[in-house]
Amino acid sequence: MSKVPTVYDVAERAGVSIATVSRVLRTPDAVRPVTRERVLGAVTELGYVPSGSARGLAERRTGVLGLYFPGFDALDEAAEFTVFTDDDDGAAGDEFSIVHEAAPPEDAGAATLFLDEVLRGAELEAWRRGFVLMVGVGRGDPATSVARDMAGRVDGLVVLANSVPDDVLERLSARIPIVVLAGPRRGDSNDHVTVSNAQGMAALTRHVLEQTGGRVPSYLAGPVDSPDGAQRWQGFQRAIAEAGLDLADVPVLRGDFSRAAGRRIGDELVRSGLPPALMSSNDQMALGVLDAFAAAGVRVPQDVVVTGFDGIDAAARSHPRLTTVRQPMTELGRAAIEVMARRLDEPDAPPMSVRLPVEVVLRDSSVRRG
Amino acid sequence: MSKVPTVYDVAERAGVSIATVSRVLRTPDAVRPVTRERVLGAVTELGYVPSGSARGLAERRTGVLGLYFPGFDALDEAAEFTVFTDDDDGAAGDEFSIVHEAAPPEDAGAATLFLDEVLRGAELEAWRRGFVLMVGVGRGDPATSVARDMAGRVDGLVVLANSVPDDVLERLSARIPIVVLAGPRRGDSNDHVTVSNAQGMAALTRHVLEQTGGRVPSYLAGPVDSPDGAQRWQGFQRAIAEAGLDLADVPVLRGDFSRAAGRRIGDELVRSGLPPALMSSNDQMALGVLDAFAAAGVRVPQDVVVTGFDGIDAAARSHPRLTTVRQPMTELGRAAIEVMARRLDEPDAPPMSVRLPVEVVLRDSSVRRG
DNA sequence: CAGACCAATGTAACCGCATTCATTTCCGGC
DNA sequence: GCCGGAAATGAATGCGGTTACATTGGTCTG
Repeated sequence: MSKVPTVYDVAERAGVSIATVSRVLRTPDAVRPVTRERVLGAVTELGYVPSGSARGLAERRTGVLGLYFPGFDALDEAAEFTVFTDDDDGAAGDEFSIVHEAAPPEDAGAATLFLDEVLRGAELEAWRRGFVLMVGVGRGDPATSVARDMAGRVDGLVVLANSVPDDVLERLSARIPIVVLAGPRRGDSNDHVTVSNAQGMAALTRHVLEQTGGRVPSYLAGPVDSPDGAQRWQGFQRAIAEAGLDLADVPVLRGDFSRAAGRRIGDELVRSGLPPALMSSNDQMALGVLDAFAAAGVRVPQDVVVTGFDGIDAAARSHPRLTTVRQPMTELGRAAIEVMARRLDEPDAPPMSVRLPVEVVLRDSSVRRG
Repeated sequence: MSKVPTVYDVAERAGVSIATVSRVLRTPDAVRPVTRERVLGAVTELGYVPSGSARGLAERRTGVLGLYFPGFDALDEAAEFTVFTDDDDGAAGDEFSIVHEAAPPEDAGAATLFLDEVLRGAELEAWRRGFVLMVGVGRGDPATSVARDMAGRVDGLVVLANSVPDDVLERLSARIPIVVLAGPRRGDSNDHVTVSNAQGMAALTRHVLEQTGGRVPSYLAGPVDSPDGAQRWQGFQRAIAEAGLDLADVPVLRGDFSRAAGRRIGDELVRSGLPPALMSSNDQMALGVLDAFAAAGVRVPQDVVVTGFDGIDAAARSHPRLTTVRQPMTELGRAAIEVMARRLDEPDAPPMSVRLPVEVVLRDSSVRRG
């Protein structure tokens, strides 16, 4: 590691100029096979790896795309561990601990899982297109600084809706293209990737009405400030209206998207009386409702139809299995990168949007048989 | 987006030299408050964001750490979608589809989830230390090229064991520090982060022997070439020997770490006769075994004790809930970054290793009550 | 065989920032 | 009001590549 080799070293060793070395690496056909081999030999011998910084500076592009997410839930302090060198074998200290785990853990990280999938889709697509992905996660206020930090290093930035203040976003988009993920289409000039929240919820609502003979379902809404929640509510609204029902007859409950909230509301419903169907605006709450119903001996879907929204993994494994609308999470990430790629190709094209289709997944919690 | 502002633009606008601009951004205290304000004003007005490439080149460090994983399972071709501009509202095309999902999906991506968690830990720690994280995923042969590609852009690279051929690794480590994750300690000069596989399995084995009154358990091994598998086997071996039992008496079965394999082996055991306990070298297989046992009406843990290893989420939700050894996945990522940070601080320190403790999680599948 | 062209290679000018070293400004003490 | 030293600022250089342009050496053509 004494000295990292540069083009100059390679050039000297191969007896050519640095321009030729550069050509061998970037446009191999432009150089005579003999010379090419000679240069490649020198590259191998020296273990030369081109500096991304220098290349990025010269080319005026980095080949890196950024993905910026709002924070994971802040984790606790780092567990301490001991570092040891390879002589010592580090035998000291606890190697394990034993825990009796009585109750199943509350499942917490739905949002996290969502992001993991998006990330995976983005990574895949980025790779296919020859980009590298840089991930940034915001934490509280310095979010802004992280985003700016990334902005200087990437050719384009994919931002999850609401993870960056609008004004910051605007400034960044003056420097590099921005693709906004999963947010509502705004009047801004950024590109957007969204999902068919409203359409999916409308389709699901029609299905539910069919199952309950057109009786008015209850609706379990999320936080008022959730754009996704708002779109889903719109879809619901539309389907209700189209069915000739009166929206005013719909009991609307409100939760915070958490499983606990669902449980609480489920308990309340058991006490106050069950609707023919309960349509939740996300899976977590629906699962909580199922918890409560199961505990109270309420039969789903016979006594009440229950549906969710999102398509998280746990929904496929609940008892009964939860009917839901699956968001194309991986696809979201992928589409974001694709849109970004187009934007980079054509910087001056008008703002683009992509709306991804959702999948209404009918499962036991909503399907009444024979 | 006509022209991206640079230090020069900022300097001109603020009526100072570029050196001063640079100082304002890097060592604010070195410049008089009045000037500082003037410069910052210009920065804001111009929407200046420093170029990561230029900075990286000048500073000879990028502030980026790389995380290199072996490939996700190759995903299928991209789903197509339509891009529309903001004028048109893209109403055409399917907005959703409806699916009847009869059976619960096979759960596939355990390895993937593992990586997600590691990534999260790494991201967190990287952020705390002021680094940005670049993720790269290898796919098949070009894996090498991705890794090299990253090597030119980062200050240090964390690679998952076996994801990069040894010779490539060696060349890369000549350029930047490498931290090997979750692999066995080799004779190389890289830094390592590992998990107490053997110690965890030994502790778990002692627990099982206790539950079964010292009767010899069966062991369900994984693929022969899995280093983790080997370490776990060693721990098992040791515990058996220490209990005064004869290893030759232990029936050893072999699977491929998949749930299907576990199911197959479970079926076989039902037919051929149950051992007092079955210790699997990973969770997936253990879950498969539970599937088979449940289908056959075998009671766990009364008829047979079953244990896994890894601590995947599904293990906490199985019926009965699976006793296992939890790997500190998030911690692994975090530790890797921490080791990397130390290495960057002290490039010439001797090779470091960290071995993280595991957690033996006792659940219903192994605990026989009064 | 000279002139024209083309392919292969070399030369040198950036790319945008950090930083060293020289220069200027500021301030307190007399 | 002047002087000396510290603080603030500016000029110039290097980081490691890419690439436009110049140069060289051949090959082809008439």
